[in-house]
Amino acid sequence: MNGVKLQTMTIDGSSRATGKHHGDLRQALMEAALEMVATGDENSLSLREVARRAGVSPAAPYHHFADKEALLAAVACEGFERLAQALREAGKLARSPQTKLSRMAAEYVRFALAHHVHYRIMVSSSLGNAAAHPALHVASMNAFMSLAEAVAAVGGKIPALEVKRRAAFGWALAHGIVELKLNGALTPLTEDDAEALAKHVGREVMRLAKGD
Amino acid sequence: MNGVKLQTMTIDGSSRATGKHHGDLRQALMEAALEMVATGDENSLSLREVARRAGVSPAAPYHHFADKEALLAAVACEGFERLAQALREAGKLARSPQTKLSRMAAEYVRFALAHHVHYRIMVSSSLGNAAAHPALHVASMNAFMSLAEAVAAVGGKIPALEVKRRAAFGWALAHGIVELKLNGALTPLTEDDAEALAKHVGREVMRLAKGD
DNA sequence: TGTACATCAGTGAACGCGCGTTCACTGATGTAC
DNA sequence: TGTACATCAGTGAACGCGCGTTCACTGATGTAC
Repeated sequence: MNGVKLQTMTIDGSSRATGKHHGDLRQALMEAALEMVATGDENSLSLREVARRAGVSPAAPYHHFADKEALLAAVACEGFERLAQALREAGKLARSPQTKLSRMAAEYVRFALAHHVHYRIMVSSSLGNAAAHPALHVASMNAFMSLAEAVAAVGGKIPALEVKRRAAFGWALAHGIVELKLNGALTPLTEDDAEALAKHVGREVMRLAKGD
Repeated sequence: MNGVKLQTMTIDGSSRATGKHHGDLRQALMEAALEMVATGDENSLSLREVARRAGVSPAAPYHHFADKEALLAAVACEGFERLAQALREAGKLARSPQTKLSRMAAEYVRFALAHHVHYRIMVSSSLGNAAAHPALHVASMNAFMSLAEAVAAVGGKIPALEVKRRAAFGWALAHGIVELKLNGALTPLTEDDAEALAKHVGREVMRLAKGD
């Protein structure tokens, strides 16, 4: 009768929907993909496998995602939202801008290592290709901006461009540590575990932001 | 007649060989792979394509490499040797440990960006898996060690473990910047071109090594 | 120098694989009358 | 309330693809006598 359709049962159990057999298959596909990504099937995230897990035919996803890349972009987008949330959470109660930034940077490393398959999808999906996946671009920018704000609060009176540069370098340091750790390159070099690494990155990013 | 076989014609045109139809196909395969990697075919480096380029059947490479991974490891190994060479070259004439380190770090970034397909193969091949490909492990360690030495020269009197840690973090910063740049993530953030980025990384790695 | 032989780097055809994507279809749904 | 209809999210079969790898083979090579 009204604009609201039936079916679906999204996460919260409320009944909004597009109205079809499965009931929000899109959501189900996302959840299947996120589950695969969480259980660490590395590079085996194929459209067919996602469909399989969601219990539908290989063609079904094409009613919800233009192609595989679109699904991946959605997964990446979700990842950036969770990351931004985690960073906000981590910085919330800090008593000084310094501790806030270093906690956020440390949290970045923790998050990336804990959800490394998801993380790899996030950073490998054409981040620069803003036009192709606007939502993804927005989500990643949001995450970056929360870091940049924390950098600005530490950096004192410096031009906006310098803030961005320092934030970018802080990001790069955290990202680099994560990549090397995930590749196993760090293992022969330091006995640092993930947590020690995270804390250390926190410290260094903070120093980097201070500019001296 | 003598010990020297025929055929082959390696790069320099000299006639050494193993003595078979092709004459050092292994070398030819490596060259084909390196050429592909240089012309930037990204992820299309398949065994079949390498064989095609070398003008042999798909099965031929198996007489020289156990499997695809072995070829990739050899390519990565060659990459690390070139990188180490480039770093040595870059640091050679520096008048101070500081400039030496920052030039090396900058060169790392230049090298990685200039040979990004090769670079990606280098860092993605199971670096931590020392046992699987000893030669690769040695080559990558050599490259790292030349960086670590430069860090030690800058760091003053600090324990070896701390040297390694700082070197690892310097490496991570350079690597992180490279990865973000290659993913296009840096483009919306700074207008730095490759050279500016390299120089900046040089400075920051040097600061990182000084520890203050 | 000539012949018999073992070696082994090549060939080419085939294997099975899983993939992304397309296609004509079907049947449940919600809507208009 | 009941019927006719358009919609469209699903199906399942098929497409072509390129891949890594295996296999029996063949023919040039270098060596032993």
